[in-house]
Amino acid sequence: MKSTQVVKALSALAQATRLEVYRRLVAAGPNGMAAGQLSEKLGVSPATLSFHFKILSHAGLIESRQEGRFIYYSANFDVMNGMVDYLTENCCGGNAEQCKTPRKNC
Amino acid sequence: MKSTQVVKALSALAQATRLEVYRRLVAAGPNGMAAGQLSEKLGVSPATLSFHFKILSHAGLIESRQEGRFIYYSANFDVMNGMVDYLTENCCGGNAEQCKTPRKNC
DNA sequence: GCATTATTTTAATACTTGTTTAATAATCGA
DNA sequence: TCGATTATTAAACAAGTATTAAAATAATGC
Repeated sequence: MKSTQVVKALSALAQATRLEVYRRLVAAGPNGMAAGQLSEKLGVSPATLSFHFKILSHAGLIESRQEGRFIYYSANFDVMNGMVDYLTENCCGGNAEQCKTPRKNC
Repeated sequence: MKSTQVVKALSALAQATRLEVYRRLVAAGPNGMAAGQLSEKLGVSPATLSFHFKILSHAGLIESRQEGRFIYYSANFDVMNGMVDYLTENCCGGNAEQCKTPRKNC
């Protein structure tokens, strides 16, 4: 995974509303949730939420599909997993297993 | 871990220079690196780097210690681990183990 | 104490981001 | 096809962010 994509994914999640959106979609599972449903749950206006959906989509963190009038959004784990791998890569010069524990033991 | 702290940590890492700084410190291990050493390696001015160090420190992602005239910075894994846990919490309604694989299987 | 080295702080500036309101697009059911 | 529903887009604006250069602080060694 490229640095620029990691930054994009991190930026996408580095905002209270979007972090909450992402977590709700993670919890919702593969079927995801309709945009309006989430808008109501979070008390965020549809326009604002749409803006945030776009950023999360663009970062590859979520996907969407149309179903009648509704648009369902769902979490895509690939980018998140890649992001975490990127962050812990080359930990302590390459001993990745030690990174799981606090820094002191690294 | 609180949402606000997670957002802070994500924002801190969501910037090309800081992401690179963090990764270098992760790779450097517990001893870390002196500020000036990193400044030179990355070709980033000391003042700019100091600004970024402050943000990473404030997010709890790095620590510093003085050694003579030098200030050494090192990665602290606790916040990063907490951040990852927070992101994957309640995955697919609570089956955390399935979240390790791509969303399709979740 | 004074010059040197290492780093941080301050102030200024250009750039990016999040929200709101209003307008547009697509779908459905009577 | 009309009207209602669901969602996105566009424009405008306030707030936050990254960088630079210059000045300030902190620690060392002569």
